[in-house]
Amino acid sequence: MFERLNFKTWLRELNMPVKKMEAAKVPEQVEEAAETEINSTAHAQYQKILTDAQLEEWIARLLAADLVCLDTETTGLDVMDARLVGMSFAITPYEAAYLPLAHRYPGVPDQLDLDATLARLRPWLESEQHKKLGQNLKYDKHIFANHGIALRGIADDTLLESYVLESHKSHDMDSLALRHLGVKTISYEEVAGRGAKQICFDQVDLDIATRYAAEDADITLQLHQTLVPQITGQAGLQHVYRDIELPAMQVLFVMERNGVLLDSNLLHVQSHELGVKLIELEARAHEAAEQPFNLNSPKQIQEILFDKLKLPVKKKTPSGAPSTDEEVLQELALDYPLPKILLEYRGMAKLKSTYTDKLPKMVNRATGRVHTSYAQAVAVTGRLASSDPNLQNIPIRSVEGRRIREAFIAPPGSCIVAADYSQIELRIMAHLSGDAGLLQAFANNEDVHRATAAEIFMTTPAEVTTEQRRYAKVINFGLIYGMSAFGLARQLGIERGAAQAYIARYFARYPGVRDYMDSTREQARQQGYVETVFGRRLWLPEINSSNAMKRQGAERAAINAPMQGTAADLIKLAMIQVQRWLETENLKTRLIMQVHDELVLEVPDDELPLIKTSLPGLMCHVANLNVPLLVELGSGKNWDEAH
DNA sequence: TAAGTCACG
DNA sequence: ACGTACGTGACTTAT
Repeated sequence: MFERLNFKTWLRELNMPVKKMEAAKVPEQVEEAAETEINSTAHAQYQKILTDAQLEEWIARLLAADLVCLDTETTGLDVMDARLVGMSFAITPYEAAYLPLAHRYPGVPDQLDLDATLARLRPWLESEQHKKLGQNLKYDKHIFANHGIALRGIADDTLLESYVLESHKSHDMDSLALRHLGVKTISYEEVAGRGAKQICFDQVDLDIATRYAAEDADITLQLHQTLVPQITGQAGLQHVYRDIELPAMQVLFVMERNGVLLDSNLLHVQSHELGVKLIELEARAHEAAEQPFNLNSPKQIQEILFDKLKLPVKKKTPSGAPSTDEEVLQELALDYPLPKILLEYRGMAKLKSTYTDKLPKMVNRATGRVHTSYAQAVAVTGRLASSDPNLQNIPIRSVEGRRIREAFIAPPGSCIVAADYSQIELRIMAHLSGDAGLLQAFANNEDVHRATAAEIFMTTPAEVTTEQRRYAKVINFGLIYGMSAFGLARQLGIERGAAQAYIARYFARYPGVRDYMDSTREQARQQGYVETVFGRRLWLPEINSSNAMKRQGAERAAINAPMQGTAADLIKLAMIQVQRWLETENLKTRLIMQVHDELVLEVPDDELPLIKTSLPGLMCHVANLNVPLLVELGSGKNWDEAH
């Protein structure tokens, strides 16, 4: 019997704040689900494992099963610290069991002993042969690692299945269950509460916990049975799922676990220096404004600049207020003193609050290192996303910001190696478009921006001026982003007509690129998605929208996605091969960070020569494109020196 | 919780 | 006529 839920109740729940996790829900799902009949798992058979006899019976089933869905319940979301509270299993749909191990509340029934039970389950958990399925098993693998168990035999993951099929949609289990099964699952908030009143899962009543946890395993199994045939039927998706995403997950686990060493003292010193300068700048700003105000408040800055001082409004924010962003302040700084002070203040405040103050607080007490979290199913293009802390946006473009990188260090006897793909997206554009001129430039290992400038300005590479090269570089980047003449004009600070002329000249010289852009847009319109070289798909629901702005946005995304996405595929393949190589060669070198086109490693001094000679070749040869790939490698005592 | 801003590729 | 380069995460203020 299926339970029909009140739709408004359910809507309210969707609007509840989702704890920041992989795959937040988007409002879009609301409408989609409105047409779906909403069911629940109220009829399913969920068992609680409390006795040795019940455990032995389940272990026998686990050992006999071809595939087991596994899920853990824990004390928290910090993967390096969270401890196991219980785990659930499912082998057949509508049947699942919850094994509570560490619930603690007054009157809690006797549970099986945590350590003894883990010891009993260890052979199965660590067996490569016994296949496991789950939703985001990278998380569960961390939890088991915290208890000294190496979870092996990960065969499938519904998070990655959903991501490969529909990267643009949400992948949290509640959304997946609703979208694919028409089932309204019990949310974590329903079980543990929300906000300040949220309780730890070990406080949750055993019956409620069983209902929730067993359902997770059951639903994940059902999702897998629905999703995996949709992947298996399509060679490209199958390749991306089996040969890229699943193995990449294992590498990400290792990298998150490795963490990176920080020189916290150096950051503290920098924080102090920044703090002193910020106080000076604040005083100068108040003086220039002839009144005190909060320099961190765009609203107050806006009032000072545009109401009180009557400076000209250069542009508006999306909500219609006068913008005070960097571009505006730069322009105003040419004529007035205060904007320049604000710019300096903003730059330093950003460095202090986001980096020098925050990073030392993120050092894990147990390991002494910083462990980021890599989200594998967030970026629609196939890229990773790093958070808590984000190690993919550590400053590098400004000299002051670069100093932050001096705090990313190697321990004594080791060094930091950074290996980055040179011009990766432009090389992919050359490959995808097959444009003869662009391919030629890369085949000859030319400076591609210089070569482009020579073509556009009809001169020889040797005679290209610095300014011409800068223009060409902006144009090349613009092409990757699906730019318009307006965008290019703004970026270069020139007339729109002039920008249009440059674009025309570019396409005249690189006709293959123009044809590729046209056919990509057309392909997106026809089939609703575009693909990377390796068959990853990006869907573009708004490509045929009647809203011109939405449609054009989708067109730009369609142009960009194959290039950004192929680059993401390539570096994931590189990570997989590098990690495999490190393991087979028994090296102590560790992968510690990925920044989209760059891998960062911690390398013992005695392995440095080998890494320097082998790593670039390994990374270059992960795929055979029509352009050569080039990897630039640097090393040093810290991340800054390694560039 | 949203808006504005800014760090990265 | 309208807004305008792709993809992310985090901090701060203000509602």
